[in-house]
Amino acid sequence: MTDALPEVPAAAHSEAATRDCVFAVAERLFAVQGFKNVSVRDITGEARVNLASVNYHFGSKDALLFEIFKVRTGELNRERARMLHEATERHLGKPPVRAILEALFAPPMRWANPGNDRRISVQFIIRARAEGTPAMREALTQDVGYLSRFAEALCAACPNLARETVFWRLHFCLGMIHNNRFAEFDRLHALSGGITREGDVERLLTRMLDFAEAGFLA
Amino acid sequence: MTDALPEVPAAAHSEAATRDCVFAVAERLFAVQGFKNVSVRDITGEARVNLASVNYHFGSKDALLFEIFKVRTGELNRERARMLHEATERHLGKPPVRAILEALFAPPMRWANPGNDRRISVQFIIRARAEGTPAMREALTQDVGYLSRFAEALCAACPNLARETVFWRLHFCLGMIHNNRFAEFDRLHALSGGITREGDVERLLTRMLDFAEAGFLA
DNA sequence: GTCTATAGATGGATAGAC
DNA sequence: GTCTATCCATCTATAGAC
Repeated sequence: MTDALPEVPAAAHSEAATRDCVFAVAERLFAVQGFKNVSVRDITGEARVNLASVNYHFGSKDALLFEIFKVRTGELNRERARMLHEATERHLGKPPVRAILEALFAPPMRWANPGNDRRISVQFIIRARAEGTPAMREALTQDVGYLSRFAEALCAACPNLARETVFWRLHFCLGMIHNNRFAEFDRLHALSGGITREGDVERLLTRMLDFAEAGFLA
Repeated sequence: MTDALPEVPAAAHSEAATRDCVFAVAERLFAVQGFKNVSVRDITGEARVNLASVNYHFGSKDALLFEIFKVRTGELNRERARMLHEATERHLGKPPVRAILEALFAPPMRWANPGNDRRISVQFIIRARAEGTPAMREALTQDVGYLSRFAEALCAACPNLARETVFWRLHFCLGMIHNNRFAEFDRLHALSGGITREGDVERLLTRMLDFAEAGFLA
């Protein structure tokens, strides 16, 4: 750890590479198949690493899950906070509803762009909200901090609305985001006869903002 | 079945009662804990029936799940179709957006009323969409029929909107409904400092209709 | 139809050699 | 730090007595 070793003989993976590979494969399998439908054997098998790697690097299957969850939600919430901060500065402390909602919607939608590495991370996070472990649920309930900044900004931007109303409308907006799962896109595609394309995420983001902004100003 | 038997000697449950009890307990446990987190032993234990009851009455655990799913989605979609039909007649074949959305939103929200037997059924259905078995997923994807009637009605009510736009906005509305899980209500409650109350479902329904109608007419 | 006992399969975790 | 072999728990499903 502290001393640099000259050469690693003939290991298939370096230590970090193994850990990262397990992390990436686990995220993808969990996102696509669900937590309880993926076994440690599935992960290590697809990652071409040893069965014991998960427990060695992460402690347990649940701890691996929680680690992925912490990393991804941390990245996402920092990006949202940064956008909200920028919008606040740009609008001299009083960002309008649409700018606030954009800070909430844009990060996950941009991640979902086809070709983006993080496309699968959004699916992971959405699924984590619905079927996460008890530890993840607890973290979600407590991590109300970053959301409350959005709630306060929205209250300030809508002084004519009751606070209660603002919170409910924020809840509706979160529902719009959480419904962006692969399976729901597929169903919408079938329903619409193929005219809905989720590949153009910037266009979809605009659609979401149009809808949500109008709902907020109702 | 055909002849009325005079007396059932000393069985703890009649045949139908056992089946119904398993059905009800399974629905509740699945809705609250998730499908993979509930074992046949959990169900039969809580229902105070034999371990073999599930396989005897339903064939398998997955078949039990699918049966609950079929019954509940059937009931829900019939109620929605009936309301859409009534709205169509009431408005002489051209129901406005709000009446169409009410036919979509009201049934699950009314079911969710505290004290209603079906309160738990809504949670079951929402969870089924996210983590259902392959059979349920396939049924969902194919059961696009009842939704297409809503889509057509909305297209007719919004002749100025592109069909594509109508489908996306319908997708957003469905997201609003699917986000009404116990866990999300709890989180919103924590976020708002306790001022949001999901107990008043008629008020919540009005809030959802206000938001979604404005979004549709944007 | 009910119930007990058990088969048969799977999964998480770990010991111990290398 | 890696890998194999294995332990032990859990689960679904079923056979067979009553």
